[in-house]
Amino acid sequence: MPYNTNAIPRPEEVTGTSALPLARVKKIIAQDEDVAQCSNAAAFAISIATEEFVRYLTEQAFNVAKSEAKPRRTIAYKDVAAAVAKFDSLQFLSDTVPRTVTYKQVKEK
Amino acid sequence: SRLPLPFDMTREEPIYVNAKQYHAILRRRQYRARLEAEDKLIKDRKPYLHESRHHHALRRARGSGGRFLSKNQQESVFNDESNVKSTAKVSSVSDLPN
Amino acid sequence: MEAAAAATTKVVGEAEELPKTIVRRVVKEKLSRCSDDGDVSLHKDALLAFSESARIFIHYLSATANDICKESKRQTINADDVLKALEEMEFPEFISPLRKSLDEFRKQNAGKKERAK
DNA sequence: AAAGAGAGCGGTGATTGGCTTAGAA
DNA sequence: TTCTAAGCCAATCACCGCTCTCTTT
Repeated sequence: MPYNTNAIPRPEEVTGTSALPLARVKKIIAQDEDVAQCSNAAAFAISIATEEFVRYLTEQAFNVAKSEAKPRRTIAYKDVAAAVAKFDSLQFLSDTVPRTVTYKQVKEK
Repeated sequence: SRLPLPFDMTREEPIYVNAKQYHAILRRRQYRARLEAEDKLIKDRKPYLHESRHHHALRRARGSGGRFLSKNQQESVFNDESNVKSTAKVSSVSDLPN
Repeated sequence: MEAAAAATTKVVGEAEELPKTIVRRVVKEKLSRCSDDGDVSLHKDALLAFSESARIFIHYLSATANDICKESKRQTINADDVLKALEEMEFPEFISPLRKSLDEFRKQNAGKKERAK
């Protein structure tokens, strides 16, 4: 092994395991009373899809920060909010990550 | 913009499911997901779904690490423990009504 | 004054969230792949937004998959329900990589079952 | 006649909790 | 560092998918 291909920025590995804790994901799924049962494969699929979704949202937030007048190297809340506002497929987050946040909301967390 | 989605079957006419209806369903689902996020749809969750399975889990033989034990493993433990303590651990007849 | 009150255990259920360390790891990993030099940092509030968004996404995806499942008159959500849900939710680009992960997941599970014979 | 509803059945994997310790905080 | 909670194990049984009967069109 002449070169270290195992550098920290891991490429895209298909390990068959989820970065997110499967038990927690299953718990969140089970919060929905309408869900009777969920197969392990389905729970794993949701876990992987969520992982993928976080990467997608990250990339869009990064693009916002980068394409700013003065490109920033720190991702801020407003970048995520802007990304959410930009795409129709992210509309389901419009209440979760609103562009305008009241002072009170910021304070009480 | 696509997809046949058999939902409102009250129509007897040719079911050309349009994007409007399609997205209405999506909006409905988003709304529900959002409600859950706000913990408004989440009532008191049962700790378990089926009484019988809960009972089954409590009755099952476990190893010292709390893991479930298979039938063959149970017998091994029985033989091993039999001269140390008579009815110590891995018994299946010990408790619980119902 | 302790046994009588055991009738109703009303723990309202603490808003179940994902571990921040894990979400941060996934986000920062992606960021380092986006940026060509140096590392991009992540504001605390942004991390919170990512974490909450992930939680909502799980609810959204599982609720949609559950509807698809129920339409087929079944009680148990399966992997196909999830794949179809992603299609309907307009995230078709997740489907192909997810199929690969599922194959690996099933492969490992099949191996586990035989080892436990 | 075909199409649909529904009961019956064999095969099967989701459900399930106590303990350890990985790893989140 | 402290200490929470994820993962591990496999027997039962509710569920899936299928066939077969019976009703509706």
